[in-house]
Amino acid sequence: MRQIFKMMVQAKSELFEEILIESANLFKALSHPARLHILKFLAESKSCITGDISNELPLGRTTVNQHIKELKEVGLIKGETEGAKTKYCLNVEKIKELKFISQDFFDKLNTESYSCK
Amino acid sequence: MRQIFKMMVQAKSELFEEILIESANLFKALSHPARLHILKFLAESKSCITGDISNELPLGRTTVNQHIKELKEVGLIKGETEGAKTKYCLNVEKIKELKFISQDFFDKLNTESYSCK
DNA sequence: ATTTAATAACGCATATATACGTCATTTAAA
DNA sequence: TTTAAATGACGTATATATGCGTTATTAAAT
Repeated sequence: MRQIFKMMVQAKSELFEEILIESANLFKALSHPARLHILKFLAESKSCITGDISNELPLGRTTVNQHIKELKEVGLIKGETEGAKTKYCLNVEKIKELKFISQDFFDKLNTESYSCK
Repeated sequence: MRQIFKMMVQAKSELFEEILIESANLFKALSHPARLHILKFLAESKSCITGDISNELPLGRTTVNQHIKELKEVGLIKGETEGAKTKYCLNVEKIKELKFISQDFFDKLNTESYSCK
């Protein structure tokens, strides 16, 4: 009789401004060192990487694949199947969008004229 | 006899480069729209805010305090007790550090010479 | 001194993240 | 064509995050 009010206890994230939700999602993709490592590794390679990236990280293969999947879902990397192997790439467009969105947020965090007495 | 190998299943984060761990921690603080909203609100106020910030967000007071606590723990904001109320401020130094670290990471994500064939 | 208002501290329920093992699938190699 | 290697899909255990109610705690107001 009164437990209907207990429905949807969580998932209030969508009550915020769209841009904040999108920004938070991008930052979330960057919130684990493994994912930063993967992005950095792909960037330093300067090209697509075929084969098992998990050798590069101190984590098991399936765990690394899990992180790769998250990066793919948020769009920061692409993964193309090439025969038995998979070719991983940075999604240059999305990386640029990430930089733009994050720069935009940091601009709003302007502390030049901030006075804290 | 063999479950000792099941100890420490998690918490492998500290196996990564220190800078990646620190960066990931900062990004994690930005991984929820409520925390972005709080930071933005404090920045736009251009000064310290005394009183209940939760009016500003579509979340309950205790939940907002939880997010504030996280921002405080990572150092991005400061909270000084002023009598019964609390004065909240951006930690300008830490904000600058965040900008620097994130800029540093994005620089490493240079896609200018990235070739994906 | 007692009440009241503002916060912090604590605890709880649910949701999501982390880490990895196992199995299925897909394709190159033998 | 069978085998082996690479990878994705799925399941599971644990940890952490999210959201909020309830209970201290603290200091201002009466």
